[in-house]
Parts: sequence; C-alpha cells; structure tokens
Amino acid sequence: MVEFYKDHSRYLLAVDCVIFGYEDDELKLLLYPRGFEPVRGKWSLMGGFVEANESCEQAACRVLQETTGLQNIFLEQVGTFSDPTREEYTRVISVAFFALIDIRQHNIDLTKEKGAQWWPLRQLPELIFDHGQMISKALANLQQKAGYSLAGIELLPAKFTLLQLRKLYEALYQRSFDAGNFRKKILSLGLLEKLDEKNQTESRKGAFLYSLSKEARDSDTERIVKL
Amino acid sequence: MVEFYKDHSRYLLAVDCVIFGYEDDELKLLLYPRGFEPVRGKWSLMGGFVEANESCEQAACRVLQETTGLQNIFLEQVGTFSDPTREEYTRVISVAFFALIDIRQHNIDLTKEKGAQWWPLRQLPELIFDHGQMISKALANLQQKAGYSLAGIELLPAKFTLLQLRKLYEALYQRSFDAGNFRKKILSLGLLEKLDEKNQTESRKGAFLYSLSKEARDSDTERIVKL
DNA sequence: ACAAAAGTGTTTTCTCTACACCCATGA
DNA sequence: TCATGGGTGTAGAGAAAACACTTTTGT
Repeated sequence: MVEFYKDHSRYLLAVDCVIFGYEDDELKLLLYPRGFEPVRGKWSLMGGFVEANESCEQAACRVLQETTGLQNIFLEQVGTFSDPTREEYTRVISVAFFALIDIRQHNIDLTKEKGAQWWPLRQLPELIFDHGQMISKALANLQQKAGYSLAGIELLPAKFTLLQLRKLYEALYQRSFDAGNFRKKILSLGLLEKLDEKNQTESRKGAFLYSLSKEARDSDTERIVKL
Repeated sequence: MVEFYKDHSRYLLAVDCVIFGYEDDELKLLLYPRGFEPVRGKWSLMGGFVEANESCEQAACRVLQETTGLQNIFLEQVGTFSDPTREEYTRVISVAFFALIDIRQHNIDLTKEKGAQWWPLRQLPELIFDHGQMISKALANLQQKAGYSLAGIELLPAKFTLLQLRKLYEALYQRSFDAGNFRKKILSLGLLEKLDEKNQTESRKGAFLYSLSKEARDSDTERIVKL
C-alpha cells in the first residue's frame, strides 16, 4: 500500500444537482425533501455521495438518472463547496452541478415517489446548508452561458417556436425582448433549423417550429444577449 | 459519533494553484518540481492537501502564501478534478484554483528554495497528472473574465501605464489592439484613476500612470474585448 | 371586426474599427 | 531630425434598439 499520503485527512465527497426546468413561462427547480438524517425533511437539492469507481461528473449523472429517469442531460460543474462547517455533524465536501432538462420529459412517477416538487425560482422554500448559494451560482452560470450560446434551449422541447424561445430568455434574464429584433438576432446566428411543422396552439396564425441544427452543437461563441 | 454516513468512502482532497504572472510581455506560470513521491521531480502546479479546519479556498490561500509569500491574492476556483484514476497510486480529488500575481512582488528566495520556475505559457514542460487540463481551463477562465472586467490587472503593478495594460491584453488574447481605441475603451469604463505620476522609462514622452479606482472593485459587467 | 401572435422592413442610435494627426523627447 | 510611444479626433461600417406595418385566423 501507499504510505505517501497517510498523514492527511480524508473526507466524504458528495455531488448536488441544481436541476432547472421551464414551465408556465418561468424557471423552476426540482427540490427534494431530504430523505435521511441529519435535517431529514427539509428541502434540498438532489445529491448523492461519490462512489469509489466514479468521478463527480459520473456521480452527478447517476443522481440525475436516478431522480428524473433522464440520461444524456446537459450537466456542468458550478463549483465546489467545502466550508468545514457547511454540514452540521460531519465534514462533507460537495461539488455542485447544474442540469437543464425538458420538464415534460422527466419521469414524474419517479420524482413523486421521493416527494420531489418543482419550485418557481423566484419563490423557493428555505433550503438546507449552502444549497441556496449553489443555486445562485448555478443561475449566474446559466445566464452567462445562455448569453453566448443557445444553452438554455435544453429547457425546451426538441421542437419549439421562436415565441417559446423568447419567453424562455425573458424568464432567464427577467426582462423583455423586442419580438422582431429577437427573431432576427437568433436566426442570424445560423444555429436553428426551420422545420416544416407549425405549432397552432399558441397563436391564431401558427408559428413554424425550429430545432437546433447539427452544426450548432459545436463552437458557437457569438454573443446573444448584452447583459 | 455520527452513523448516517458510515457506508460511504472518504477521499484525499487537494488543491492545485495555477499561478499566473506577467513578464517580458508574456504570460508565465509558476511551476514546481514535485518534492515528494509519487512522481517526485516532475513539473507540477503547486498544491497541497486540504486540512481538517480549512476550506479549499483557505487551503489555496495557504499554499499560495507558503510558496510565493503573498497574501490577499486574486484567487478563483477553476474546477474540481475527480477522475478515479487521475493519480496513479491512490485516489485524490483536486480542486484547481487560479491566481493572478504581480510577478515582481513575490518572494523570490522562497520560490527558488523549492526549485520553482516561471515558465512562459506558450512553452510549458510536461506536467504530471491532469495539470495540463487545469491550466487550459484556468486560461480560458482568465480570458473570459478579462473580457468582462479588468481582472487581468492583478498581473500588473498597482500603478501602470495604458501601454502596459494593452500589452497585457495582447498577451492574454494573442492578438493586437489598436492603441487609440484600446485607450478610449478602457477609460470609458470609468474604472481607472489617473494618477499625477508619469512613467518615463518606457517612452520618450512619458506616460501617465493609472490605478484601479475604488468603485471599480464592485460590479463591472461591461464587455471589454470582443472574442 | 378585433385581438394576438407571426413575420418583415425601416429608421435611428450607438459602438467598433481603422486610421490620420499632433505632441514630447531621448538618442 | 528621426523614431517611438502618448494622446486626440474623425469618418465609415456594422450592430443594436425602437417601432411601424402587414399577415393570418379563431373568436
């Protein structure tokens, strides 16, 4: 066995997922009443411990899959929270991730089973530990990312109208965008593919559906929203 | 003692610092020949283990202070590296930080004592583990941050000329900037304070020195460089 | 007919960029 | 006097913002 490191402490390592969804023109977060002690029953992000054979990213994927039934989800590190007193009873280091999911795709039975609820971002309940900080930082990350790419699109169905996209951006940045200018700006990026289908449910006239084009998944650094 | 967590593994937790400096019109990194096994003698970022009473941020501060003699340094998380096989002999999770220091302020004796060297960013030696990845990510962070704020300024002395600032930005982005336009853009941000001193060493005419104004430390989200 | 969203076009404003030009001064 | 950086001004290109206007269709 290895002797080099024997003088140093070892810590529990967890991941916590800030799971964003979008519904009724507003951003929502999936929160859970914590199922085990300590602080059982208080609202928290969904998390789990990192097992011996997995990275934090893999652990976050697993947690996400276990709680929403979804795989291949947009997932990104937010930061690592390591204040020695962040949990009450023992020291746990937590790596926070944020995930963007299409709220209509997730497994509702699975989430209900654990008592999970979608909470509007603007009216969150009190959260355990430093989960509030994790959420703030995740939101800041998301806003920044959405300003440079169409990252936020993961929150919409695969096919969407420009109205839906605009409403999403309005929710993200808490401001309104001129409909005409928004359309021109987004289409000028050349990242969207116009489909032959129309959505007739949200307007009299009907609006064409769009989806992210193949080429779009790659490099797209142009600015969309001026903050 | 606490029983809730007893089923979960505990891991060694380290921090690694990507220490940026700026000298001779180019970005440099402070690297160390690793002083202990395994892989003793290979070049690496300076790091250390997180002790029981400190957060990762505190550990990074401590490491930075121990290696450069500097305190109150710009320091920011880059990301957490947790691949189970990232180190050869045992599992270590590492949180990478990046630091910006004024290369002329650090304690040269202290760094020399450990065999540390400043390496031009464009000609780095081979590094241990995933330290190369940490550096790439840190650089990307720095570039992005410098595009929105005057973050890079920490690499310069407290008083500097606009030529020095421009050269720094040119090194950061590996491109040139029009001298007149750069001056106007930077000054229009209202973040710099013009001093009554001049630097006579870098031009015949002499250039006024500037420093970051008090108000500037706060929110400054306007874009400086278009990427 | 009207309301509401879809979609297009125009005008104005602002920022970015390129570049011209004068200033000061050490060699 | 010449080269070099300091510093200011300006004209043109291009993007962003504001907004007018036409189309479509369910009620």
